Amino acid sequence: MFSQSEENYLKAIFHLTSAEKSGITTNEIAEKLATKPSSVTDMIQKLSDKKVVIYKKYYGVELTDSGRKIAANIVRKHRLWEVFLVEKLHFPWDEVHDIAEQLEHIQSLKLIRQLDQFLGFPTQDPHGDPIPDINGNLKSIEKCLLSTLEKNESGICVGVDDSSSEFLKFLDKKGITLGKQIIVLDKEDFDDSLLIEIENQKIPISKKIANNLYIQKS
Amino acid sequence: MFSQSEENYLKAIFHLTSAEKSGITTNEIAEKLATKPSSVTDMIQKLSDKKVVIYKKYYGVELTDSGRKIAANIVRKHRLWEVFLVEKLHFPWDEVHDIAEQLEHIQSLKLIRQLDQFLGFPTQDPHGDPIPDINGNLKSIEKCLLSTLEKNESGICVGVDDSSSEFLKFLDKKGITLGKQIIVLDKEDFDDSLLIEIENQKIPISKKIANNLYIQKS
DNA sequence: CTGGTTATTTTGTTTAGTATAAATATTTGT
DNA sequence: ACAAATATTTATACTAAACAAAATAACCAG
Repeated sequence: MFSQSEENYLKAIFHLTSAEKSGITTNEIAEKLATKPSSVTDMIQKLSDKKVVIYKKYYGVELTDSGRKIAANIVRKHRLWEVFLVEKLHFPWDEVHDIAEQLEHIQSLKLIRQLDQFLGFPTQDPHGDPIPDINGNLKSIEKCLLSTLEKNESGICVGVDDSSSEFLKFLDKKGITLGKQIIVLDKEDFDDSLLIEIENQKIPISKKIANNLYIQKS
Repeated sequence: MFSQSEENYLKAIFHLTSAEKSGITTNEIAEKLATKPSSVTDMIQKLSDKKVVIYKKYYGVELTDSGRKIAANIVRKHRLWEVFLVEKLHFPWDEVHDIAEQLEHIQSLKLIRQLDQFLGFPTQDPHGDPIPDINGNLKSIEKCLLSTLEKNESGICVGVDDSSSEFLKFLDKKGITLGKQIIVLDKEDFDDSLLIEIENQKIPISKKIANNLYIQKS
């Protein structure tokens, strides 16, 4: 069994791990969890004792198979609860993160199995992030940042990178929601800003926004 | 804000408080929470500092208005989650307690408001216990133990006293569920056992069982 | 390859939360 | 009023988590 804090460290390492990178550094974790490097080393050693991470001093840390499975399961719980909150309890998508952050630590295999079924076995959370399956496998869809599209390219809005409340509220205000078709009408070389069309509305998009919105090209 | 442990103490005092009794003793709490009296005194003093209980040394403790409200809210959360687990996730009624014990500590007013609405504002949990309203008020229905019924009296099964898994499984096996009509066909003076009829089935009931099943007379 | 810089780990403390045994004090029942 | 039951105090212990400062290792520029 793992404490909430241990679970949070596992989750942080999981999120910092991408296809290419394997050794996650102490400082990266410290920054992600808003804590100090010395605290991270402490916890990493504890997790290493518990065989959920492989730790090479000064070189970084990575999840073991069992650690990855545990971490993926926490992410799975988080995202399933987010779906529940949005689809069943009608929460706006910018309010669900903090509550899911608590709910993800509830211990009960059966609970998540039943919840998954109740929700109709969703594959993505309300922000477009993939939900790991029961074995911790995660299949992500083909997607790219809006900022990488060229003039006259188009696609479907499938996810967000930054899921801060401010950014999500901004998207709501502009009528940009997942699943909608987007066309890049124009791209400004000077500041990389875009003019897009969505549901017959023309909307100017700054570089910063375009860097946080995922598109599946079509 | 209260720690889970503090919340559990508040809940224990709430449950031990009945209409008549006001001073809950240290030992009662210690037994309920499976801890030692000295630990209870410690915590009681902490809760007293936080103004959620009134504590008179050697005389016992009782909830303040604000303490009662907090405790009732935890019970409210617990019971709403139980309803969710049984009605939406199809858990059997004997499996929900432990999970609700975790879920009751999730902090979010809006979550419970939305959950309540989603469930259709239920007034009772799956064991027939009343769900406190949003202000912490609890209206219990008129009910009595099956063991207090006389021969030829009848009523509707409305709740259980003991909600251990074993007892609930026993009721399932006998087909005794909340809402069903029960008639006392015979009462044995010798051992206080009963013969009841439920849905045209005659079932013998021991004193112990009859002491744990609530009936609303009709 | 060397010295300085940066990143990381170690060490020693700190804090919060919870719990306990043993000693002491209070209340209760007779 | 006294013994028995109950409750509190005191002094301690343990766990989990975090951090600052000091020590150490790795990296990099010249």
